Amino acid sequence: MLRRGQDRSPGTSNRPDRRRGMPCSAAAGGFKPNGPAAVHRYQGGYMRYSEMFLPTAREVPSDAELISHQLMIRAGMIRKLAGGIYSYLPFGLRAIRRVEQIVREEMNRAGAQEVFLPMVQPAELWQESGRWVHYGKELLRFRDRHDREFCLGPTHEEVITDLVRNELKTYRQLPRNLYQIQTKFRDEIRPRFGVMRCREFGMKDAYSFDADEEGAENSYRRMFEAYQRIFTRCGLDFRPVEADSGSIGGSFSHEFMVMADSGEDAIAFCGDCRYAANLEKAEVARPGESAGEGEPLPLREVHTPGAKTIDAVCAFLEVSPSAVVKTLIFTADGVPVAVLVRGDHEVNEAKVKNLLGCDLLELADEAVIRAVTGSPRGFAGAVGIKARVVADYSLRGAANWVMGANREDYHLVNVAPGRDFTVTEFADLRVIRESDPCPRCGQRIRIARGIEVGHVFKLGTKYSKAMQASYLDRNGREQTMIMGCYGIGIGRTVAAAIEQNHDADGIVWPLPLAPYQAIVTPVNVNEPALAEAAERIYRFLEGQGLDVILDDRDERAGVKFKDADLLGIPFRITVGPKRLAEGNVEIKIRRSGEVVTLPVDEAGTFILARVREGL
RNA sequence: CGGGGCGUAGCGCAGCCCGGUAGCGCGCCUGCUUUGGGAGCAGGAUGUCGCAGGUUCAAAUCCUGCCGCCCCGACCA
Repeated sequence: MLRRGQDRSPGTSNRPDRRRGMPCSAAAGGFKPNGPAAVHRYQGGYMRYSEMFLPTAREVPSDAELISHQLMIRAGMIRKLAGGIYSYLPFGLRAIRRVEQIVREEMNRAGAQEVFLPMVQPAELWQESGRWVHYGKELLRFRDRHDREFCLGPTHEEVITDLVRNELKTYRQLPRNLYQIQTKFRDEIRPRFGVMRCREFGMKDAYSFDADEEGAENSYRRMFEAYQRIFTRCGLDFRPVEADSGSIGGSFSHEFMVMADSGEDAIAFCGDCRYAANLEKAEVARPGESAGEGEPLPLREVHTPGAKTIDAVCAFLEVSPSAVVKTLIFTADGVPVAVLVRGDHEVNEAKVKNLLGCDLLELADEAVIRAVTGSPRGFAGAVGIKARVVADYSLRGAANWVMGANREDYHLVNVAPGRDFTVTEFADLRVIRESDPCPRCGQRIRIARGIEVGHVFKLGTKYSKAMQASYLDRNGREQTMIMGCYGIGIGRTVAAAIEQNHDADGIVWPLPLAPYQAIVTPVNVNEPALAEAAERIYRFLEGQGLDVILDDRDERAGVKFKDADLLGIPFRITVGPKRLAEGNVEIKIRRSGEVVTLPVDEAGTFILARVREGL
């Protein structure tokens, strides 16, 4: 029940009454947050620390693994509501808004137009694209009161394609690029790392529609360039890497990776040239060297009791893993296939999948292994196997390999491909390794870890075909639109920025992402002179359009300093008795730790100039 | 879904083996002293011990089931 007398809309409360310990001196300068003097997207709002909802914590909940996750909790940015579902508190939301704003500006600049699509989507659309069946359990499905099926959108290809096919009819209306910043829901099997990998998350997704291949490539390139600008503006150390584009082929998929040891993805890159790809995609240069060289010797079967692993076989026969052939049995859409790589290499399933052109590739179970090899797991080999055999390039031309004998507790030695068994096809099927030669320039490949913050992908006609998004070309003939999709994980970008920008004391925001650019810290609010000087500087900066906090809390200086460091605010203006007696204040730069002493009246302009040059 | 671990005050944890009065640090409240890097002293509040059964005179503790959370493996911004 609403009691009228107490009804109070936000913003009408009597703010000055609620200030404690801060004398209300005349404001220096005008108060025009969004005026022409603004150097930054002013977010406004409560900025007196004593009134803010900014719960910082000295201790971290034990379930936070990543540093960024810990710091986001400690700095009062997020709180967990349920597994993989987080609330953003004001400080965290400000960081999110910074990224969103940069993304918006660059998307708009690249010619994309913002839309806002429903998060709740009808099953029919997904049935049309075929993903109602194929998307799997990550798609959260439910029924409404009329028993109609819906899902929470994990992505919006269906919705956007539906929208576009209804509205765009002719080549004259193409190309178009539409984007939105929306909350997505993916019912992840295992959410983890806080906001880095959660179920509900904010994402910018853009979709381009073109009339022809050339146009689609152009759209792709524009997005690629926009992404470079976005992550550069965010102040991140990132790298675009080639990603596996599945059936579409070509290099029309790039992931934007923020370099971080804590990243979930490994990427291969060349120290010399620009080549960079994720591990799944990274091509392995055709090899020259191989183990097992020399004249083919007679094939021989040896007893290797219990040697079910490469290591065990090597130890038993006293050979190196590179002299052994690893035979893995997969089922490709239900059909068994033997995949051969060297014992010291790893099979790259994505490459196998692309080679075979199958939808589902799985390691075979014990029953299938027995059926095609006639032996239990651990002794598979290609000689006499009842399955198609594909092999990595590294096995070609070389002889005298060690290989499973398809017989329990036995291996073959001196195996020669071609003589002893037939390889259906040689291909690049292994995972690239550190120090492998770069497929482009031949220099050494290095491996590093990264966080995927963005992905650009040429979709082709996958959705437009399934959902009949077509247009009439200039000859009046019906054509299928060519699509691209382009995502950026907003929350993840913030987390990645923290992952890359922190120290023992807390976050060290890159200026463009900082929720506030400056914090004014009077060392003791009970001393009117300090409080007054602080207030003056605070008002000046706010009036100039900066987002700035006045730490007017009646706390000890140490507490305020620790909080300011934890929050990672780029500039701290310390107003203390000793310096103020000389008419000065101190400015501490969070990133460098550098301290500058300046007259009170110059502090504001100093900060302003530094913020200007840093944005 | 398989393997491992954890649920005790807002947060971090002890207590559980060997059943009997629920405890420590931080935070919070009051007072005094302090006031440039998470202050000191004194006093104080806070718990359906994850939930539901069971065993027992008695369960945080032993048993069973369930739920939640975290970590390791197959998916992805």
